[in-house]
Amino acid sequence: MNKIYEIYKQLHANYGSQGWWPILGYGYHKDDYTFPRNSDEIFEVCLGSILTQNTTFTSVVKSLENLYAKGAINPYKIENMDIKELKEAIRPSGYYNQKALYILEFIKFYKSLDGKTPTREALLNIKGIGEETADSMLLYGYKELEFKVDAYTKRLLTHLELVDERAKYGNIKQLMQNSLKEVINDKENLLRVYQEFHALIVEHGKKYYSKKPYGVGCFLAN
DNA sequence: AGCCAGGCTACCG
DNA sequence: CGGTAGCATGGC
Repeated sequence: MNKIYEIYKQLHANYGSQGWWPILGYGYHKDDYTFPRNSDEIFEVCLGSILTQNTTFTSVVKSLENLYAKGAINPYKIENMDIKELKEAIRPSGYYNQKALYILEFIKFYKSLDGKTPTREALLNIKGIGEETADSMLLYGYKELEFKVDAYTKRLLTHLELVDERAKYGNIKQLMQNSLKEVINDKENLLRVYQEFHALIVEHGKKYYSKKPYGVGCFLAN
């Protein structure tokens, strides 16, 4: 038992399973870790990972539904779509000019994969895909053991004085992964905890780490 | 009305 | 390197 795992246990005890990543038609799927179940759903997770950059997932759902209505949760459909139509479809989730280009860049790469799992390094070479988006795709889309770190994660760990202010993405990711690997041995359980933990941090972060001063009322301070 | 959202790139010193 | 403006809509 270490502090990181204790935080996980407390968050899970308080909020329960979150069931990330939500899939169109199913939404959140608590305690069902079979998702994504096919390449269409994997692609949907990748799209969502780009679209959710600095926005709320409710906005992302609107964009995804717009695409779905056009039968366009599909790489070939999207790349053959008029780019203005693509931008209009993803408009609800903001930064639509940038994100449209990011999606097209990703699709070029995605097709070259031919169904295989991308490497993290290759994802990071795509314009518009940074560390968090790459880990999002790998963890929730491809079921790889890549912990996803976001702004809430850093705020939380900083507030609990488990990391330094100037800790970088990779530092925090390693802390999370090393701590969890210490106490969980089999890959399936580890994957579930990676997926749930990040979701739980977001749930907790929305409550206590959205506005300054961060951490007021946070029950993890012990 | 203003701040924040499940970030990333480009550019600056 | 680290720091920051710009990107944009939607919700509260």
